[in-house]
Amino acid sequence: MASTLEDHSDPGTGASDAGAPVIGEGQKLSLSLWLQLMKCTKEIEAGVGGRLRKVHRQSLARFDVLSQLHRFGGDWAAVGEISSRVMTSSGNITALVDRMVAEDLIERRASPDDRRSHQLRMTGTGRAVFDEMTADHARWVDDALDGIDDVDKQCLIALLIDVRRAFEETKSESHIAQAAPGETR
Amino acid sequence: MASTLEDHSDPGTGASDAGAPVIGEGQKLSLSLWLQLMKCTKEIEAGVGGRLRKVHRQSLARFDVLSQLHRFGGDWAAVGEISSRVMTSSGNITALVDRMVAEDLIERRASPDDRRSHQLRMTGTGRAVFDEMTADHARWVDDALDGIDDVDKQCLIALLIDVRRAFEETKSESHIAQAAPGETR
DNA sequence: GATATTTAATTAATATATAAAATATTTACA
DNA sequence: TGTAAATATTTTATATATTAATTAAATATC
Repeated sequence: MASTLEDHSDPGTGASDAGAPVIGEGQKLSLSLWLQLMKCTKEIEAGVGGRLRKVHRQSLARFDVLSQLHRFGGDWAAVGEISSRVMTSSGNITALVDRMVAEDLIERRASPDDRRSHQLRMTGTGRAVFDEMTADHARWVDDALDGIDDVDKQCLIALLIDVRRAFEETKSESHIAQAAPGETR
Repeated sequence: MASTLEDHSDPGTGASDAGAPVIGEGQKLSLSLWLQLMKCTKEIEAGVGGRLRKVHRQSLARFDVLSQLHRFGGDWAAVGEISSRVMTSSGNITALVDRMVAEDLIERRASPDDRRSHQLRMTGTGRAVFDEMTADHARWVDDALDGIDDVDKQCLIALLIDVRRAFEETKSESHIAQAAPGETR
């Protein structure tokens, strides 16, 4: 999926826009940036994700889970540890894990320490599939960004990290303020 | 959902990584950029999308459809016209439209010109909901990007447009070459 | 030590995404 | 004209996402 929303600063035909929503000048720049961020990510995601599905019969979500498990070497990792890192809801991870277990990509066991907790680990098959996916994924992403030179890439990385930090600060502020800005209308 | 994948350049613990997948130096920068792009988009998307769901009981996908219909003023627009712009598969748009019609946000009719084609239009209710969502959406996005100054925003926009253009060129090249690079292993 | 709260994960209900196949209609062309 | 190809959408099957409710176990508190 690649969502586009729309650049509301342009009322389109100009006709029948008497009651068009009013957007402040200062918000337009932010909206344009958000629009480009979405389009860029979704387009590449569709390309890389589509290839991953076609060539390896796996989704980006599964690759993500395997990537996180990879960081634990051969050790068991708690389900919550993984689900928080891939930032998918805990309610979602269960079915995803079920399917991956059914395909023998990962295995699940009850935690020996905490009986509420379950743990995950890659199987040999999962490791093999992951290695193949990793190589293709890296090549495809590099291909996708082929025309961009290294300085621009580094510039983008730095700016995107700034954006994330700014967003995190906004979130924690609105959390302190209790009434999140926007709901107060 | 905010996917993270993983920065494969860091083998984690360093233990049991004998058979770790090999990734070229040149690919690391691209992967890092892709990682930041994903994280940034998904985190903001989760924030803004979550609020949209909570406050307006609507998804970003629905807002996207309404945004595209908005561009047509009060006129009817072909389903294909909308589905291509929101870049969701045609198979997906049907159910989405069904639900939106059921909630009286949009209406659907057979095209008078082409009997294969159906057309969509916002209802009065849809327009009202859209206007409310638009105002909140613009404010939330602007809040999310609050700490970034305008020059950086403009820089980011320009770079992201470059990335998309580069990606489009890659796609058309590999299309000409028929055998997409990566499948040949 | 009994009870309340928190935490971890699953289950349930539903929305949204994909790909592939089916249907209907229009267009192209021999 | 008749038939093949292309187009627009829907249908079907399945995967992945969200939230809310449930279950079970650990932790905190009195």
